[in-house]
Amino acid sequence: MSDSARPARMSTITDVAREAGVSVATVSRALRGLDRVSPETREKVIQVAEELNYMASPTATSLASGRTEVVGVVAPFLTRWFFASLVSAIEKSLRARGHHVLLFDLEDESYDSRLHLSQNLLWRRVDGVITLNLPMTDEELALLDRLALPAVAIGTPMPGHPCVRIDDADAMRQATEHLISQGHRRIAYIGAVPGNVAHVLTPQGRRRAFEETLAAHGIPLREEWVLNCDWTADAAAEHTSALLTCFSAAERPTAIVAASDEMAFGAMAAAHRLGLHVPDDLSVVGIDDHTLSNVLGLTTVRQDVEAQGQVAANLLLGALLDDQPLDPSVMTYVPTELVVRDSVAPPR
Amino acid sequence: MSDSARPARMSTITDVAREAGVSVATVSRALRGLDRVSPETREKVIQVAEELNYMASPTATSLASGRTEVVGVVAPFLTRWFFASLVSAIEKSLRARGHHVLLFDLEDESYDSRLHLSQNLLWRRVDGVITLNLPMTDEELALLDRLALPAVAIGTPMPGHPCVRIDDADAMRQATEHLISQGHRRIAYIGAVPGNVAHVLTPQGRRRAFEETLAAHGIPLREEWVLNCDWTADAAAEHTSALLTCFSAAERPTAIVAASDEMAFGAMAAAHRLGLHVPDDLSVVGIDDHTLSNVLGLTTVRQDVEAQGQVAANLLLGALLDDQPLDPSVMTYVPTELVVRDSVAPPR
DNA sequence: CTGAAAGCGCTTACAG
DNA sequence: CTGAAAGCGCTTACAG
Repeated sequence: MSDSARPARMSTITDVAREAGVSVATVSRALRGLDRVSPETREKVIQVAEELNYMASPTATSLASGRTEVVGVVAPFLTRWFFASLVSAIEKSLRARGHHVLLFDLEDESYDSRLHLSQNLLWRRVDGVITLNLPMTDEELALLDRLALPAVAIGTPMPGHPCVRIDDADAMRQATEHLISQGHRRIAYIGAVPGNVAHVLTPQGRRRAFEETLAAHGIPLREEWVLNCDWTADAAAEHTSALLTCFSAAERPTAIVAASDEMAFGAMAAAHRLGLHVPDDLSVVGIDDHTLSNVLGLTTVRQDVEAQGQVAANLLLGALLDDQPLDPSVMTYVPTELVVRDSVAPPR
Repeated sequence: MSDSARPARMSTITDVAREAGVSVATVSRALRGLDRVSPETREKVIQVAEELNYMASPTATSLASGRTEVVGVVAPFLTRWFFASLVSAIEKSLRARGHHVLLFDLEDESYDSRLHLSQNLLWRRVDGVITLNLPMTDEELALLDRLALPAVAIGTPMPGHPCVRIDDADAMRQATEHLISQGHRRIAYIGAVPGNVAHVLTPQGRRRAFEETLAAHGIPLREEWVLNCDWTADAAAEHTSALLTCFSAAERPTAIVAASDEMAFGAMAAAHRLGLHVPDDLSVVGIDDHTLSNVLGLTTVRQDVEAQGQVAANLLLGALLDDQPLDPSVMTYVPTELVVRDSVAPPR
């Protein structure tokens, strides 16, 4: 039965030193595998440490060494597929090399805003930070700088720090080109975001690429077919539904590209609910390859989220563990690929 | 530009003391709001601290005080809806009261096993732990005890510690009763788990309740209609598909209850793919009320995951902050409710 | 109300 | 190869 009143008494480095008949300095060196320790001494120390179930106190080590072996992972949301997958991959990569993740979920009440990083969240608490698709404010960038924290961005780049991401424009181009190659020219878009939502950038990049791809094929853009959305499936369903009911069958878009798979699910569901058949009445394509995309038969552009998390974690670990300085100009693109399933067909 | 080589030089308590013309002890007291400090002194200290942008080093504070103000959150997976939602809710509740979350994702290569908590993950690193649907091994329980760590469980109970959860049996009963009330008697089940999968318990409880509910209505259990599943939508789709193709239309189950919404999605998709209509050819009900359940029209038993995270976090914070000892016998049930949507209809 | 001092448990020059 | 000592930056009795 745990009892928070009774403090845990575990052995300290002093206990080990006494028991092994050496100084604490020697214990420290022996256990950390530093040289300048005789094999016999080391062996003895290790053995005693094991007997005593000794383990260096991370907090004492931190104070003395200046490193915490924890990295801050900061996200604007957590409950969406992309972010949860990222955190999971990062946590595993870091733990494999003795580091831990302190998690910050900056989600606010509304999609329009988010909380901000502050000194008390990071100062002496983490050795570095990984941002997940988070445009940093100038104040936040200044904070990282002042705290001298190495950082790497995933998704949305962070000025002055390396970044790993997919090529949003390219991914969107693949999605849109796929529709066009099937003969679609009446194509709607869901996932635009109002100008005041400044804490997410992905929407801008993808939308621009959509418009450019249309333009490259001489397809005129229909502003009223570019739908705003907070990137949830529910909102996507609503907006898609509104769009589809606005037009007669002949006037309607024949396809819709969603800037994320979750929105694509919403679009498919909306069509379904209106008695329209996907893909025959409406083709849908997304970006992500969400866990549910396979089962729902969604044609999409896959991004490897796990790989992005691993690359970012290892970049940071290189700086932390191997003194490989981070190159601020690094921009690592993880490739994407079109995954054809059942949600796209030629227009009727 | 961040430069990990240049160490951050921030002011320490000594700087503040010097500047304010008092001792470090006084600074410590003044800033922490302890009594026995004259108003003028306190004011002066606070002012100087602000000027110097001073902030106590958490690692030094930890070493001196013995508390880290971080709690370990440990989950068997992270990328599933239930867990991500829980982590998000917990992080917010903890941060609101000055605590942080150190995240442990114990997911292993296979669904059949998981990694284990060990001393080096927790010792002197966290003040307490919250487990997410995780049956603890005896060794892990002993570890918590040895480290004297207060802990609370969410979902799967943890012997000797309080727990917050839903009533699995009741939730499953609601789901199954709903089907029966609509006239179904040929009901399949998906979400059973082989006996060797010992690190998740929810499947057992739900399955038992399903069988009991059938029995209560005098409906014989068909073993071959109880489907194993690793609780992913993909596997659920496969198994459902196999089941549905095994039988002629007249011999088939008319409904299926899924032990989670993600599996329900799989079941719906499988039916759809076989040309069967949900709910007319096959009714489907789940448990959860996943973010996507609304858009997909799934009838389900809703559980309030956010509430579970908040209750657990506040329970732990009570022990940590207010010295309210944790009562090991506490079992808090968060209510569930049936949410009727479009995936259930009377059998043909 | 305030300060000097010990202590938290390590690491890291510095001697030897 | 090893130890004594200072130092990391706080908190906490203990005096006064």
